[in-house]
Amino acid sequence: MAVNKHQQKSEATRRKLLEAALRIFARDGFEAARLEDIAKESGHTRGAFYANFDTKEDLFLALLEQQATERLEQLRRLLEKNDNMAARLETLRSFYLARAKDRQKILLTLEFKLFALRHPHVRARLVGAHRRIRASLNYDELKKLLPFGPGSNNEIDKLLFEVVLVGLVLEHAYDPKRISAQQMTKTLGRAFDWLIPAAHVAER
Amino acid sequence: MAVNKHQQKSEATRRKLLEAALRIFARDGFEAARLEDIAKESGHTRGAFYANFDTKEDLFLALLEQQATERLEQLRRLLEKNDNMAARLETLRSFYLARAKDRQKILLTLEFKLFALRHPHVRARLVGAHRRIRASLNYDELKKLLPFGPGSNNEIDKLLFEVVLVGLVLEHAYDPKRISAQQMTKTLGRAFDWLIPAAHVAER
Amino acid sequence: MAVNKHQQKSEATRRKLLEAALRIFARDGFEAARLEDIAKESGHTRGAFYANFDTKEDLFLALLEQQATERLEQLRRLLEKNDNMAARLETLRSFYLARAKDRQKILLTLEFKLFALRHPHVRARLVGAHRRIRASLNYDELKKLLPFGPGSNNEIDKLLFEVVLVGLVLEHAYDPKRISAQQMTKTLGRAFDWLIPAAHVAER
Amino acid sequence: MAVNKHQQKSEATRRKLLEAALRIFARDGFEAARLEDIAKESGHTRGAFYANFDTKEDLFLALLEQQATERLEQLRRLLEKNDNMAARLETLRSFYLARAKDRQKILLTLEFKLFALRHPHVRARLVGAHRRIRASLNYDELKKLLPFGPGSNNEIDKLLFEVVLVGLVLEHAYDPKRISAQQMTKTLGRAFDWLIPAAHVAER
DNA sequence: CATGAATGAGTGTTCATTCAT
DNA sequence: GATGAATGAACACTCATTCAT
Repeated sequence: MAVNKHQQKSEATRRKLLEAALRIFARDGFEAARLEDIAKESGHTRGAFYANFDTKEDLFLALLEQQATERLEQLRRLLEKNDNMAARLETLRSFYLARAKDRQKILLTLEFKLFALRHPHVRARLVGAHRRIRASLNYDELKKLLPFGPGSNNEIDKLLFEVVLVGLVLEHAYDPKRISAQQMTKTLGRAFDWLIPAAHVAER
Repeated sequence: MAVNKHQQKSEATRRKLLEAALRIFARDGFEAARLEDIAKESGHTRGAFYANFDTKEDLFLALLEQQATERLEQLRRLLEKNDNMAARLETLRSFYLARAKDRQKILLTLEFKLFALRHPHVRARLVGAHRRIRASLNYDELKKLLPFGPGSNNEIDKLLFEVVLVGLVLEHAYDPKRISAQQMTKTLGRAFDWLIPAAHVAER
Repeated sequence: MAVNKHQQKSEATRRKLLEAALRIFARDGFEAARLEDIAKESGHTRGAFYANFDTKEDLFLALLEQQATERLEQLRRLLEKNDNMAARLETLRSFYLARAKDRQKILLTLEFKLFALRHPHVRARLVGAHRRIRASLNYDELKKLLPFGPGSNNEIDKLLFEVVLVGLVLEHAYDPKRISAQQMTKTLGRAFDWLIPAAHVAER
Repeated sequence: MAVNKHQQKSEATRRKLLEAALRIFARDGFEAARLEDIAKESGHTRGAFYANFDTKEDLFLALLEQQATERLEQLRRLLEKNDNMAARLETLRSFYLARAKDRQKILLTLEFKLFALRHPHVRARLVGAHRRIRASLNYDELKKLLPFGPGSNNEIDKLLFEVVLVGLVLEHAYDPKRISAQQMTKTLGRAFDWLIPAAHVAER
């Protein structure tokens, strides 16, 4: 059962490649990102890449899956620490605002979306990936922790959250003079409070 | 006369190239867009492209400038038809909602921003381009037609407009099941009404 | 019979193109020389070029012919001023040494030779050109003015003249520190005096 | 071991590319030489070229360095076999005359010079290359073997050697009727004997 | 598993040449 | 004759991918 040295080593290489890929894809975009750069950034060679992934696209999708999984896991961990809805909403709010600090990951989600939009053959894989993630993370359980039901326009609101977050982070990266980090955080808070009916955020 | 014919022809070619570029850049993104495709889409050859632009990047920036100019011109034309603030706001609202229908142009603005973000040497050109546009269109005059002053957080609000618009259009393009065209329009309206203080939109 | 305005204009254009071609071909070499640059240097456009020449190669050969003709004409004019062999040899010597100053033309002869060497289909044209030149200039008459007979190794000596001249000019252009202009002139004199049997240069 | 195999293979590829480059550059000149042709001639693909050199110019300069090194090495090896000056001069003479047979390499040196003359940014590299070569080959030691001091006009004489050699080879290649191989050899001998003071060539 | 040399298709760009004016 | 927009073939160089080690 014990994982042997070989497997450990391999797993470490894979992780380092994914970390490098996050940085390079976020920095250069999918098309402009060079496997060479990713390999170098990971401290390995292109050969190591091909030992762990089939194609550039494969790496990209593996990264998407990893990122989505990590984020959901992290959020669930945080939410489960709270035993009432108000606390959980506050946690969600903080989580949301804090995400703005991770420009790389935000830009990456944008890259993912553009990529999927432009490569229809990838959508099937994305659907599969999302299904896998939701299953493995008990997504439905997660949803019960928050006041978002499948009905109403809550799904749309979640989209708005995402859209505002990604948009502002992009804008701030593009022109920090137009919107500073502080203004960004403040604006995200405004958007959150607009979207979450006051009643739910009782105490605040 | 002869010169005019030449100029006319040239101008027509340039226009066709820009139209083609809009389609191809929006479809494939800057990096993946092939000059060959743009030329073919325009009904010309790559040579015609190089007679009108210096590089792929040049074409891209010319397109950016053209799009920004056209949009501002169009908006100003519409606003000047109204003689009171309420009517102008209603016009702005319609204009805003209607923009969601032009997926190509919306995706292109996203492409522009990502490109500038990743190519610092382009920013200077963009600043110059924007300055030129604002000057040629009497941008300051335009601003007087709407209740957006340089103070307050109106500038941030305009950003939010843009960000929500682009984000929702992208999302709808990516997964129409998550947000339909109708929902998108409705949501854009909600965002508009949230951001424009009720007082200003008097009668509605 | 009088040449009309049109023809004059045309002839002037052709001349300017040839002058420009001399500079550009000498500067860049045949392959790297751009018709665009030659046209600009001549104060015209590529269109003017194509009105006067068929191809780039054509211009090159026209230039070769012009240069060869001019040089022989000039030499003959100079020699005919002298009525004795010693004076003529001295004239030849000066002429030879002076040629070193015209780097452009020297480098061009090198370019001609390399071109002909590498483009066998051009040789026929070159032979024709040379025949034309010799005929038009009474080359045989010219030869009688100098102590070079068809026999002996005089033909080889003339080659050596040429070879030393071209070689030193090239070397001086390449690295003036290795051989200065003064050294070059002096060395050309040495070579001349070596090749022309002392007896012929009687008085000097 | 594995690494050695890699290195060996790599070295062999590089050598084959240089050999091919010698042929193609000599045949077509730098500008007209196509990487495709060089690759094919070497038995590899363009990719192999780019695995070994950065640019076409790089290959050209590597070739220059290799040729210069090889020639000096070869000459030194020959000279060191002789223990007196007269024998060494005879060796030098033979070496010089023999070089005329290698048209490719001679034409290449011409190509090098023209290239450097026309591409100032290359000179620094050439200077560096020559310094490296002289250092690695104990050039100063080599000079002691021959009666060429840094003073006198011996440096100029060496230049004349070179210039006559290159010039005659070019001329013979261009028009073998004007100067046959035999005449070329004879003329080179004449030039050598002219330039090397009789005193030095004692017995001959 | 990892290396890195080699492959080869792909693409931006150049430039001699053509042609409508 | 001269212009200059357009053509299209050519080519240097890039880079994802393969494969022998």
